[in-house]
Amino acid sequence: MAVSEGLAIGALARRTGLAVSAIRYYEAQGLIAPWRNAGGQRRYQRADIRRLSFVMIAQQFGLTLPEIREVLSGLPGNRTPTPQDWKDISQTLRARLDQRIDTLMRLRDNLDGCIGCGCLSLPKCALYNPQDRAKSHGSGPRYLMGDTPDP
Amino acid sequence: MAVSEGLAIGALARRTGLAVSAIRYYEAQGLIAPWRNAGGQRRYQRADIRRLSFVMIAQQFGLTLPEIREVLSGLPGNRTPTPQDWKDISQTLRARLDQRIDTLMRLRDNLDGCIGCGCLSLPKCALYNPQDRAKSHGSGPRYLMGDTPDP
DNA sequence: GTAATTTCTAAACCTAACTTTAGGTCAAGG
DNA sequence: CCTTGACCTAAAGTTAGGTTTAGAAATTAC
Repeated sequence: MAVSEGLAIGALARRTGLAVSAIRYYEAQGLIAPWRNAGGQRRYQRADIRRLSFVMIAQQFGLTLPEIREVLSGLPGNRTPTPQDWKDISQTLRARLDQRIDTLMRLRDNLDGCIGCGCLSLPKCALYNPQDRAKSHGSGPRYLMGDTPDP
Repeated sequence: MAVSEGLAIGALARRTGLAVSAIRYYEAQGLIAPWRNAGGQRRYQRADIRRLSFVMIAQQFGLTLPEIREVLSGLPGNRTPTPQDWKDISQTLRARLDQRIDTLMRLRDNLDGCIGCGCLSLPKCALYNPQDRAKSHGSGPRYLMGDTPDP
């Protein structure tokens, strides 16, 4: 019943809704860094609940784990992040989200006219601008609309 | 040089920008159904260019291949689809897209307040409504926010 | 008619983000 | 003390959406 010995991984899992295996995986990916107790078990700060929550939100926005690690590196390492710290790094998400929404809205505006007309035979169609593709799939096709090596 | 012997797979690949291997893969997934010539090679209709283009657009909207197959099943099987046919099934995409945009905009509107405040400790936070998650990753976590088996 | 392309199939490989499994250790309760 | 449940590591398996490879057969080009 000591007051400050940290959370065990199972407790953190219950608090965040993540699987224990996912939390260990995130550690392997450098997203979270627990310490170990005398017996070698992982122990977490309560601030790590918020950290993992942030990871989950960022994932909803389509960030990859390496990208999230990058964003999280903006947090102060020497102290527990304050609400303002979180607010600051959330600006990065905000910008990405805005861009994604813009892209989707542009796609939507083009959809009706484009599907029905002759331009669907590529590549002049406005839907086929590879520059601002939604990039919603982490993995996927290597050759897609303009990515072909073009010999 | 016959006029109506159909497109070879390489020609279709050049027309659509897809890799030959991707087209074969789509066939395996039931998205396209070529016939075979005397030598056993795949031959495609010119309407299949449009079909594959539709597949590519739908993917940008975040549909999985099974979902796209489902949508395509709304096309007439007995004749070449008309522009109106395409327009009709594009309504399905349109609806999905609208929903996705709504979700993202709601997320955006909640982001600033939510990251900074105390609600990030789940699960009452508005960002954690599993019902209308963006679902932007085809593969990924099986256990995420509300999906836990809850024994 | 022969050489160079294409195409064929089947199976293996790839990435991201995890989960599952196997075999063992730690911690807490009675 | 002993059992039960939580935790440990390492390695293998999973899914989506393809690509790559290998060896053979068909087409096209000259």
